[in-house]
Amino acid sequence: MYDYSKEARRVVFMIDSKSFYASVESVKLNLNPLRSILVVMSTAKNTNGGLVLAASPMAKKIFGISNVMRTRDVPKDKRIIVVPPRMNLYIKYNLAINEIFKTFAAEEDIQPYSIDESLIDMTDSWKLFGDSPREVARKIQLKVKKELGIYLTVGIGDNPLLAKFALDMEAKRTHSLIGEWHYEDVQDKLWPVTQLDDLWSIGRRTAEKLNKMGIKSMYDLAHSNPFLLKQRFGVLGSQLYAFSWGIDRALIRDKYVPKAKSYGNSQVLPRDYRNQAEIEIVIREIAEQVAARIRAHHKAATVIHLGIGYSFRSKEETGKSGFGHSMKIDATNDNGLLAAYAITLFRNKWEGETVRNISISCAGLVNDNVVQLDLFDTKQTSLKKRDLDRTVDQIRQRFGFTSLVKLSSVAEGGTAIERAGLVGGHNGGNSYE
DNA sequence: TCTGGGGTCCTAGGACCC
DNA sequence: TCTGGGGTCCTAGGACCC
Repeated sequence: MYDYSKEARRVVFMIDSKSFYASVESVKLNLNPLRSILVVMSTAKNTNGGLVLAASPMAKKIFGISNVMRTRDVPKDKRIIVVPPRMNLYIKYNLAINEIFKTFAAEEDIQPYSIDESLIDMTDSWKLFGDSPREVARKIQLKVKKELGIYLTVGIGDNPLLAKFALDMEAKRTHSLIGEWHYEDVQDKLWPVTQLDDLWSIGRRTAEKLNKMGIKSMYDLAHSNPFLLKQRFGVLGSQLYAFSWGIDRALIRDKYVPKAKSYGNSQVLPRDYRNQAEIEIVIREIAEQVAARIRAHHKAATVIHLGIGYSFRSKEETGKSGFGHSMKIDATNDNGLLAAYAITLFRNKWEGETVRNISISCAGLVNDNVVQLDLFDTKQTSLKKRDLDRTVDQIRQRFGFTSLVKLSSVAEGGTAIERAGLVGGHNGGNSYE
C-alpha cells in the first residue's frame, strides 16, 4: 500500500450541473429537469439537419437519446419536447450558479472549468456550513435547486483528481448525486475500473495502447512498470501512473492555470466547397472573426494556424483528412493582415481538394498597447450588445478551458450572415429574459 | 459519427546559435 | 574537419477535454 501521509489532503468539490442545457430549458417550461423528456437541438445550417446538444436524463433513459446525436437518429415521438439552444441564457445560469458557490467559498478557491463544471477548494470553509463535507455538498445542492431549479452533481475528493473521478464515476450514478473519494478508496473504487477511457485524461487512443501492453484495468496500471510507461508515453506515462494511485500534485500546484493561450474559430461548411475563390471567402471571414476577438482582448498574435479538413470524397482520394499549416508572424491583430496570412497558408498547401472544414487560430498572444479603434464595429455596438459582450468576455476570462465563443455578427457573403448571433456555433437565443 | 465548435498540452525533427 | 554538446525556435501532428 502506498504511503499517502505526504500527499496534500484537501477538501475539493468538483461540481457539475446535471444535463445543464436541458435542465435550464426544463426550468423555463416549469418542468422538473429530472422528469421532463426534453432535447436541446441545434439546427444551425451546417449541422446538416440538426444535432443534439443536450438531452434530459429521462430523454436519455427512455428514448436512448445521447448528446451529439443527429436529428435523423432521434425517435419521432410526441412525448419528446424539442427546443432550440439559447447559449446566452445558459451563460447567465452558469454565472448565477457560481454566484451561489461564492456564498460557500472565497472567490479565489473557485475555479470555473467549463460551462457546467466548477472546481471548489472547500478546505478552508466547509466547517462553517456543516458537520461533514457531504452535508455541505447537500446544502449547496439544495440552495441551487431552490433558487434556480437546477440539480447539481458533486464529487468530493482529497485532491482535484479524486474529486473529478468521484464526480464522473460515482456521483452521476447515485441517488444523492454525491460521490466521495479519498486516498483510502483508490483500491476499492479506482482499481476495478476496466473501461479505461471512462476516466478523465484517458481517451480512446491511450486506452487502446494500454490494452495492447496488457494493461486492462487501473489495478494493472498501478502495478505496471512506471519506467516502461514513461518510455512509451513520455511525461504522460508518469502522470498516468500517478493517477492510478490517486495522486495529483501538479493539478493542485498549478491551479489549472493554462500555459498556452489561443483564440480560434472553425466551422464545418454547409456543403462541400471546391472553388478556390469560394473557400477563400470563408477563410477571410473566419480570420476576421478571430481578429475581432483578439482586438477585443487588446492582444496581437504572433502565430497563425490554418486547418483545412477535406470532404469525405477528397479524404478517400488522398488518404489524408486534410492539412494544418502554421507560421510565425510579426505581432498583429489587423483584419486584412491576418486574412492575408491565412490565405497565404492556404495557397501554400492546397492542391485542389474539396473542403468541408476550416479552422483558424491565433496564438503567441502579446499585449497590444496601441489603441486601435474599429469604427465600423463601434458604430454598430448597441448598449445591450455591449452588455452581452461583456458577460461573454467575463466568462471567457474566468474559464481556462471554455467552450464559448461569440461570433462577430457583421460580415458580408459566405456563411457569416447565416451565422451572425451564434454562440459557439449555436443559437444564442434571447439573452434579455 | 457522411461532418458542431472551442480549447490545451505533448512530442519530435530540422534550423540555427553559441 | 571521418565531426561535440546543449539550447531555443519553428512547424507539424497527435491526443484529450467540455
